[in-house]
Amino acid sequence: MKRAHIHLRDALEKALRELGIDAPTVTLERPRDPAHGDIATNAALVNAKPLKLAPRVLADKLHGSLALDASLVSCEGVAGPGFINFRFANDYLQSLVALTICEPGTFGRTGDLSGRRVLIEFVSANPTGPLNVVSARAAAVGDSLTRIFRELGAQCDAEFYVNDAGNQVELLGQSVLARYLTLLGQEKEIPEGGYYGEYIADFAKELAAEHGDSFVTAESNSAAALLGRKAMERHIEMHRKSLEHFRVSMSNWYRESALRENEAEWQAFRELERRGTIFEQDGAKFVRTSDFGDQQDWVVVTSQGKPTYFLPDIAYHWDKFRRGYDHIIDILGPDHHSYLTKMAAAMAALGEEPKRLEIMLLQHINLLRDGEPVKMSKRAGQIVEMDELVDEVGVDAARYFFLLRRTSTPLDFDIELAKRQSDDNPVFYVQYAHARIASIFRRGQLEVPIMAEHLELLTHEEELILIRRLREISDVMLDCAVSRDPHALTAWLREVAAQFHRFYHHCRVLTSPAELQTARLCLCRATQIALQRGLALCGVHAPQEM
RNA sequence: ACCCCCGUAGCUCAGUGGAUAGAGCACCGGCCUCCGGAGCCGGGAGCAUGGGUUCGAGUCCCGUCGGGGGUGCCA
Repeated sequence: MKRAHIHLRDALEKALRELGIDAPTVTLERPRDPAHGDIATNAALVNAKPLKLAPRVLADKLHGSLALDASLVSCEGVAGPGFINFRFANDYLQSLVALTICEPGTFGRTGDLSGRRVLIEFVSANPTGPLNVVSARAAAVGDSLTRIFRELGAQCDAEFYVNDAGNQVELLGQSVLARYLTLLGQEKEIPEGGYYGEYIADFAKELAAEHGDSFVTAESNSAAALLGRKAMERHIEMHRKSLEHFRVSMSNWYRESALRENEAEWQAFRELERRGTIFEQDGAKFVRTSDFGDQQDWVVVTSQGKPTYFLPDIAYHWDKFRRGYDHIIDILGPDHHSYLTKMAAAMAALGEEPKRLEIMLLQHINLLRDGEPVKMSKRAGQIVEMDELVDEVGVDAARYFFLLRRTSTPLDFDIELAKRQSDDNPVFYVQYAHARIASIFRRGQLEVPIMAEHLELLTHEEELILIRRLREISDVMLDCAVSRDPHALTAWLREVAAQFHRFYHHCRVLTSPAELQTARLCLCRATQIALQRGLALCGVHAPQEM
């Protein structure tokens, strides 16, 4: 898909070598202004100094000595301080349409990240209640990133870390037990730090209906432990269903309880101890993270001899390192901001390369209704559930909206806008373009083209601009992968849709002469494939009609 | 006090160290004998601030001001 770039880079390197540069580095960039062509290079500016030439002079020399294949790119000349500009040949652009419709599966594929192993952990909500809208944003971003990495050829796993061990199981159990006993006429308080959500009471009602008073007679602590595990499994199942409905599929559900069964947290502790990074103070065991770049040291074992949450987390991340991933990405909420230096320091203390761990802080979301802040929850305003939002606006709009902003920016999510069936709704604007193409085929009672014919007739400016847009998907995907942020994809989709509408307005399809009609139908088909691909990476459907 | 994120058009936001900083919304004006007007065409203004790095800074570094978030022997 990128042969014009490869050809051009080879030609520039060859020309520079002939001028006496031993190891030329050539960077190709896309000019901001389309009038400057499709590709620009600053090769003359960068290499002018060692050759003791003025940049413009070197640019002219290069310009004169380049051997370019005119069916791919041509040189537009030297501009500005010494940029050399190039333009794609129409032949090349037309060949991209042919490739797209003949082999749709290859569209946008470059294999840029093939062989790379990536792990993305996201959502990882505590199984003590339903998923909220913050998890929903994480789910949308994490899943789209996973899809993008895979599309680029990386082997990418999506992982949910289930905190199904430790203190909270017990607290959850006691909360359920309290609700349950209250239902059966015994006064019982929810413990300090327990869970008050209505879903706890719902669960208690089900227990009472199903099992009567059989948990009343049991010894209180063991009943709480049992109910805690039951409630937790129920929440994990709810999370799984919510995510599945949201079109998110995890490669692994990694359970903390499994980790603890192997005593992995103690293995990690002994390794830290062996490396001399553990010290004791006031009866508690600290890891000396301050030796590895953190601001402070952290407790890993309390004076009661129990591990803090940090120790199993260390063990978990250590396990990720030992599973051999090149990039270990955590998507966390903004409140986990101390986690990066902390965990990176812990990994360094274990002798791992901390740079392999990347922690992305996903900013929070503000729900709005026609511009006014809302609390959506039916449950006393405590939490805003993911399922409520998705039920109201639909999976397509929810997923797309979550990708509209950079992850480092808080997101205003306007529920009414997401539901609106009009062109100011960005997801509708893009889906409409796809449906409109489908309707052209329906209206003309035409088969969707699978063969490229008469593409040399695609010479209208709007046609060529559209093809240029489609071509950009490879660059956009790589940009998303490198920045660990899929938001550029939605911008690209909007551009493709907008350019398709311009093409549609200026270039008649069905009423054109037969050969031109065939060519334009091919372009419509290529656009349709591009929109499908881009929307699929967002986890959004491409409808045939709306 | 310290740490992190963010200050770009009226609003919401894009902008891999490159050329005249871009979109969407909102606002105003055009376009339906025409494949879906859920569309198209046209119209304005802006990099918080002071230094530094260099051929070149919205972008990188330091400071200041302003907004947000974080800093448990909780998870």
